[in-house]
Amino acid sequence: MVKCSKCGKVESILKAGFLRGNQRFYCKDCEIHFTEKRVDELQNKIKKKNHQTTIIDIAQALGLSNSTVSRALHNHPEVNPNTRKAVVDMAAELDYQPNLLAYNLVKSQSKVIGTLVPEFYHTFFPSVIIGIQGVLSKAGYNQIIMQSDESYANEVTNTKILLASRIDGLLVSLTKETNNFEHFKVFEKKQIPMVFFNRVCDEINAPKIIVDDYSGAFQAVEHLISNGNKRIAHLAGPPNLLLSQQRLKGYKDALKKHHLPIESDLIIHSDLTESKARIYGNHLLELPNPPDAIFAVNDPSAIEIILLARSKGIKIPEQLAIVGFSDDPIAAFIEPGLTTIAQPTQEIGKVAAQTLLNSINSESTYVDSIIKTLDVKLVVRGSSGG
Amino acid sequence: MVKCSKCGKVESILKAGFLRGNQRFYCKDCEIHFTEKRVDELQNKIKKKNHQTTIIDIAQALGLSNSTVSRALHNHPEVNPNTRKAVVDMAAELDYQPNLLAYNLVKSQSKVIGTLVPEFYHTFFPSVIIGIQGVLSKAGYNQIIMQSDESYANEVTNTKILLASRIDGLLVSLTKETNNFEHFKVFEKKQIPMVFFNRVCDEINAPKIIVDDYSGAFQAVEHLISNGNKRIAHLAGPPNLLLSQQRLKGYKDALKKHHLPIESDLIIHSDLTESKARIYGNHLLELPNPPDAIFAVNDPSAIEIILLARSKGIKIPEQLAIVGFSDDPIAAFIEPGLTTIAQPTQEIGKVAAQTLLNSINSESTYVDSIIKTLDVKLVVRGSSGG
DNA sequence: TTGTAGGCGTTATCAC
DNA sequence: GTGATAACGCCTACAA
Repeated sequence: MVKCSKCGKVESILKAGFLRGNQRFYCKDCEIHFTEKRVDELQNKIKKKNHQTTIIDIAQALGLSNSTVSRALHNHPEVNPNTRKAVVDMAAELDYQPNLLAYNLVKSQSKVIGTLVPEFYHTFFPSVIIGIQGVLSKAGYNQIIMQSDESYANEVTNTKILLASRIDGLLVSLTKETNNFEHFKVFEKKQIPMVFFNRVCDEINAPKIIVDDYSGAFQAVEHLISNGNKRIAHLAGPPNLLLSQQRLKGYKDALKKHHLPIESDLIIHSDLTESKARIYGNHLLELPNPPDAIFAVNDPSAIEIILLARSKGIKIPEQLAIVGFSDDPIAAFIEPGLTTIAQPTQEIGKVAAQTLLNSINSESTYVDSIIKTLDVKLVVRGSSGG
Repeated sequence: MVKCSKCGKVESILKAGFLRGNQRFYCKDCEIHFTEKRVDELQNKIKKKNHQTTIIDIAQALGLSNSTVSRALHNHPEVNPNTRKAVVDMAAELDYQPNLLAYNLVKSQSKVIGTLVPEFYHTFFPSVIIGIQGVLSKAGYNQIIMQSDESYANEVTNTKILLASRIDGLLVSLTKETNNFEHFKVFEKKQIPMVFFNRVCDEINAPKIIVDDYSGAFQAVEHLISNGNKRIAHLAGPPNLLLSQQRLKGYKDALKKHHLPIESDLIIHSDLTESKARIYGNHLLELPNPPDAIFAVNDPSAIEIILLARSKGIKIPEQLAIVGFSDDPIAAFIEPGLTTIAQPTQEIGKVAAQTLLNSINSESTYVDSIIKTLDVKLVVRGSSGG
């Protein structure tokens, strides 16, 4: 029934596969390929307003097969240079952009890694993300960034979305209220590599990137002690975070080393936010026998305490010395400057990303739950008496 | 398809409810019940080590067709409640997560929007992104965030990646060196909605979200004038950015209104970075007849000038008044506090995202190149004399 | 060197 | 209500 588009013969026609739903034919006599265009198909194409040009469009335009076009586009060795040139030119002419969705479906990968952070408000996580981005984009990966707004429920939801997006790997820093880790177990089961950073946990078997919280806290407190402070309070973080635990431990050990008593009244667990820091800071300062120094779990809290003390007319550092943790940009600008522990934020991102890429590219299923600890540094400013 | 487990016949089989999520069958001839346990399913799963469970796994486990499973999972009305329950249960048991890659391929959408920003270093863009994220995630969209590091070449590359990722829409803030806009024309051609924000251009026909740069600058300069300053310099932004142009215009018009001369020596184009601000700021302060006030194009630059003046022993605001633009968090903490123009950063993100979603969901191809201008507010602090 | 055909995981359109 | 089967755009043995 089908006639050759050139000679018009019916008997010399062979079927030759499909091209975009159209039957493709080959005329033995004329030695040409052609497709029988279903009318509705054509209309379809016109109807679809934003038609993205595909490999098949290029193939049709050139009378080639889609496989050849695919090969040409991927610098496959065994393809005629002329063919390749024709394909590449036509691709450019038609504004062809490969459809990563389809590509990734076939490859069952996405070249996307998910980054899940608790918040975006302070400068810390954006900075880490810069580090991540640098490493990732160099390796041809994209990043889907999600923030949980410090809510466990959001974290679980985000985790589901990331899973559905078929990310190739996951970088996580936990919410401060995360105590259940089932939503990460799924990644373990599906063998999707994860790396935890900053806010990590013991429950999941994955590499963890942290800074030396213990040492930082120890240095901070020892610095206060060497400046003559004797009643040093600690505004601690949420107890479930390893980071809080380590900083608390460093605090206690520094006191012990210098034979200062550990008073439970002077240790108070906050939640990393400014508002809580204000409340608990106030509590500490209103104590009958108030501390002469406060080591705060992070800079935003420390800064809040500076403001609080200032409003109460308490002199810093004479009446109250303050040390924070993280070297927030504001620490350098507030008056007096905030003594703090500097951590390599971008470096954390870089190391985390690199570690993740390594385990994505490694053949072995074995995950070693190694903990990489980056160094921190005491930065002395006015708030601790210099 | 299902054979009796005893006689092996196919034609005598009836379905007989569900047992522990498995389809139960009844053989009319043998008069026995049985459930189909899938052997090949198990083998299949073992073969691929990190096999993600698919709709077909569920279908096989239950002796259903993939279409039915698909329908059950999507709350399609015409599906037996029992079937649905069985499917949902089995999905949970097998840790099924839909493959968005495949879903999107068939839907030819990605539910991902791309956000392209010049930098991540200052607090501005992260803050905008928080706003974007809120709106987007509420609408079921993900965000791929890319930063160009102020490089035109990176911007072009990122644009290609985003295109290949088949994003449903694009949010852009231009690099300060972007003067050619061909890479955005492709989006126009492919009818992928775009919205520009903050750093926008005239060349592309798309909605633009900006703040009232003109008014902000005008207010800033008028404020300085009302405080008695007479020689007000302007550390301007890169001339190609609309933002710079508008702020410059506001500056000039305020001077004109108050009959102050516009001196070209006092207008100097910088590039928004701290390092250039330091160089050009120094130039201004070393002028034979130096300015008594500086209006800087952004806060980081203004802050740099405060530091510079401080190091030179110049008194702020007595000898030099300074006003910035953007109300960076540091502005409130530096001594003296920086008078600046507050802009609603998160709001910019929200409006941009909402505008983009609107044009994604609108049927019409017509893009109106509307400019939405958000209000700014003068925040007076010590650096301008209060 | 190029083409064929099957598959990646979904949804949609038919049938039954 | 449910089941085949054809898309979606691409890759890749295996053929030719």
